[in-house]
Formats: sequence, structure tokens, C-alpha cells
Amino acid sequence: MKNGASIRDMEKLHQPDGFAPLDREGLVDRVARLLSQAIVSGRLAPGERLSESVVAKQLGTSRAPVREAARLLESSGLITYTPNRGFFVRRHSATEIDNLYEFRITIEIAAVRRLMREGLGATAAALGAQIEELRRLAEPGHNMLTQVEADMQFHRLICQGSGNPRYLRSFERIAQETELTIMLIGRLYDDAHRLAETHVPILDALLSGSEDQAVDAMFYHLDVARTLVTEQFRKLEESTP
Amino acid sequence: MKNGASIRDMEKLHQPDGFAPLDREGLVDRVARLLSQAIVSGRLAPGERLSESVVAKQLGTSRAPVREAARLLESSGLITYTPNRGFFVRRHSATEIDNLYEFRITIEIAAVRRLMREGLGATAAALGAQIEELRRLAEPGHNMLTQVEADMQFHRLICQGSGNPRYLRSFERIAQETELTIMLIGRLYDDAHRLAETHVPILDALLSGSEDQAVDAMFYHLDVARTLVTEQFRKLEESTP
DNA sequence: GTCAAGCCAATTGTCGACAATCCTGCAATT
DNA sequence: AATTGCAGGATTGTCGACAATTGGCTTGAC
Repeated sequence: MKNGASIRDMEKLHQPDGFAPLDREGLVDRVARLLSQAIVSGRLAPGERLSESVVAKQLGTSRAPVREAARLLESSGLITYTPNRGFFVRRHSATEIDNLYEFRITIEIAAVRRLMREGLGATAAALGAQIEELRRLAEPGHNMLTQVEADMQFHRLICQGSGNPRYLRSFERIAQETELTIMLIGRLYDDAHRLAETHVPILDALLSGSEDQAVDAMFYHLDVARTLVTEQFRKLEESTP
Repeated sequence: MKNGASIRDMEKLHQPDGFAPLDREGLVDRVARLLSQAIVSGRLAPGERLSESVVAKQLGTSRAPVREAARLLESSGLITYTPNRGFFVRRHSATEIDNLYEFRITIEIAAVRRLMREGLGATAAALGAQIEELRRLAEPGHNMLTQVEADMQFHRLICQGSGNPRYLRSFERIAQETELTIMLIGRLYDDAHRLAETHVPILDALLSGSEDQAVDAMFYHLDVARTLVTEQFRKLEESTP
């Protein structure tokens, strides 16, 4: 099989009537998306080398777009880059995960504060709908990655609704990394129903109008996740040193 | 003059006895540094186009390193990138500046909290030395950019001492942007002596051992800066719409 | 005079090739 | 046996050229 321009052709099939502007994704973004999917889904293991030429050959492009995409993912924390050595799938320590969650708490608490001061607006309905989506995805027949992405989407909506784009931007920078750590563990809660319901108190607190209540609810939610993920990860670390 | 490898040669002269590992900067980083200097110092005006080929020719390199450097600066907020259009020096609105400072406050307050819990350690002495440096640079004969950089260095030390590298990383991402906004205004305080002394209460509060006092001092310091910069910028905006 | 369609110059997007650098393994030396 | 020095192979770093896209300009009709 000759695989030149395979990405282009392959994806054209998925948007038969797509407008041109939607096609304006750019090869770099496409490569970045495929790479991050491969990493988060676990097809590329932590520590693994990302040879530019190998990836380029597999995707049917040249090395230049791969290089740019890799640097993009580096700023997302998914891969590391060492000069003259190349790119590697990032390997996280338990401490780094803990720091990641601490940072995430800082950002999201600040976003909640701002959201409460600016007013919920359309965000309230969006959050309610997202909880419904989480419940729907908790039913059998949905894979874990989809559930985790829906989870993150709930939190993304809050950063988005805060009104300060910096919080959203900062959130996006750690979102994929967070998804990766959860996927590495293999599970967050015992079942996805539980995951969905843990978001209800947050929305309730937001609707209560009390900034303190909202902050407390968000902090509790994230602090539980932080403890769960970090502890699970520490166990994982001990079993495979 | 043939200007191939002109950067390489030019900068070799500045480190006559430097060890090889220090030379390990890479062409991309060098271009990024030169570009950011040009932007922050005002030699490249906001809104100005950054043609890849022009920059490449000026620096004596090819377009590839310029492209990578430009994307690096994009993630630092100094320039914007539009697909198929290219790179432009970023133009900030007063609202964006306000959001920038709000975000900065969030990060640095969190860093202060963590620093107080982990203990100051060697950071205390470093902060004291940095205040001395600020006083020294306040004497006549020093340009404003140097003073602003020293100011940022004080805050960088706090993020660094916090113990969570995420705060430092986040700080670095907005540091250059912050410097740019101050340089665009042309002044922060009436004189640099005043700038130096506003850092003393922060260090005092840190040394007091009280987390609340430390947070308050840092918040006051940054909130004053936020008001000053945003207001100045709004005036600037009105005079040149 | 206004507006639309289509060409044209300029810029970005991508590519393949060459140069520089790093890791590996072996061999020679201490 | 351990260490140092030195090829050999592989990978990244950089480059110049070509293809694709954009925005402006000209041309023409109304």
C-alpha cells in the first residue's frame, strides 16, 4: 500500500458536505490530534520515543508538520522534547500528578469565583445538559475515554463561562494531560454513574448564588479526584518501578 | 556581506570561554530570544506583520527555525498566528491586560500560599538580594527594560520557590507579555526607587510567617499594578484608537 | 460609479535532501 | 576488569525549492 496523502484522503470521507472553512484544520492540527489521541488512548506508551521520520512515514506526510505538531503537544504536556534527542511520550511521576491537580484546583477555583461574580448566564443550562450527557454515557456500551472527555467538558464549560479567557486557555493546556493520567490508571470511580452524580453538587452550589458554597463544592470535588488519582498512581508506580 | 550563519558567529564572540553545554541553546531558541527582545523593547510594533522570509533573511537563517521560534512566542502571548496568513505582533486591548493581571494574581497568590506552607528556605535570601538589585538599578544610568526585568525576577523567585513547577511554568508563559504591556505604557511608577520599595512589604510579610499577611501583601502589590497598568493602557487606547 | 468575477503577486504550507549531532558497540589501553 | 577513544549508524537540525492559499487589483458588465 502506498500511503502518500493518506490522511487527507481518509478524512475527506468523513466530511462529504463539509464547508471549506471546516477543512481549514491544517495538516499540523490533524497530526497533533491524531498523536494526542494515540497517546491518551494508550496506544503510545509513556517513555516511548517519537521518531519524526517514523511518524511522518506512518501518517504519509513529511517531517515538518510532525515536528510542529510535536512541539504543540509539548506545550500541552503530553510529550517532552530534548534538543538533539527528539520527542518522547511524557512519563509522569506521582508527585507531578499531585502538582498537576493542585494547579488545576487553583485555576478552577479562580474560574468559579469569577463565574459567580459575573453571573451564570447561559452556563447554567449548559452545565445541566452536560450532566445529562454524563448520565447518558454512564449507561453500558460507552468506553471510558468518552466518559472522561465528557467529565472534562463539564469543567471546561466553567472555565469558559468565567469570562476571563486566560482560565480557559490554562485549562486547555492541562486538560489532555489530565485525561492521560486518568486513562493510565484505568478508572476514576468504581462506576461511571457515580462520576456523573459527583457533578450535581457543584451545579447546585453554583445555582445557590453563594460564592463560598460554590468554591467549597468545586474544591471538594477536585480534592477527592486529586487524592484518588494520586494514590492510584503511587500504587501503579510501586508495582512498575 | 554573505550572512549565512551570521548569528552563530556573532554570538560566539560574547562567550569567549563558555563551555560547550552552554552553547547548546539551539538556533530556534536564539531566534526566539532575539524576536522577543525586539518585541518587548518596542522595535517591532503591535500589529506589525512578521514575515517568515524577511525575518529569516535578517537573521541569516532559513525559514524553518523562524517558524518554530514564532510558534514558541505565540504560546508566550507575544505574537498571534493565523493559518495561511502568518504571524503578527500581538495587539492587546485594555480588557485583555486586565484579564492578564487577574490571572497573574491568581497564580502568584497560589504560589505565595504554597511557599508559606513549604517554608521559605533559600528563597528568603534570594528575595532580599533581588530587592538590593532593584535598588541598584534604580540609580541613574539604567534603562527601564532592565528594571522591569528585575521586577519580574522578584516574582519569578516566588513562583520558583513555591515548589510546584506548574506555577513557575505558568508564570513564564505570561512574564514576557507582562513586560511588553509595561514597556508599551512607558512607565510603571514615577520613579524606579518607588518600584523597588514596593517589594519590601512583600518580603516582610513572607518573613512574618503568617500566610494571610503574605497573601494580603502580594495581593495589594499586584492589585495596585493592575490598576495602574490597566488605566494607563485605557488612556493610551483612547488617544490612538 | 458600483459591484462582481477572475487573474496575479506575495506569502505561507509542505516537501525531500544534506549537514550536524548523538548513541552504540567495539577495541585498545591502563 | 574498567575506562577511554574511536568509528558506524541512526536521528535530529537546517536548508532551499516547489505547491497551495490568500488578498488585492484589474477588468468588465450593469
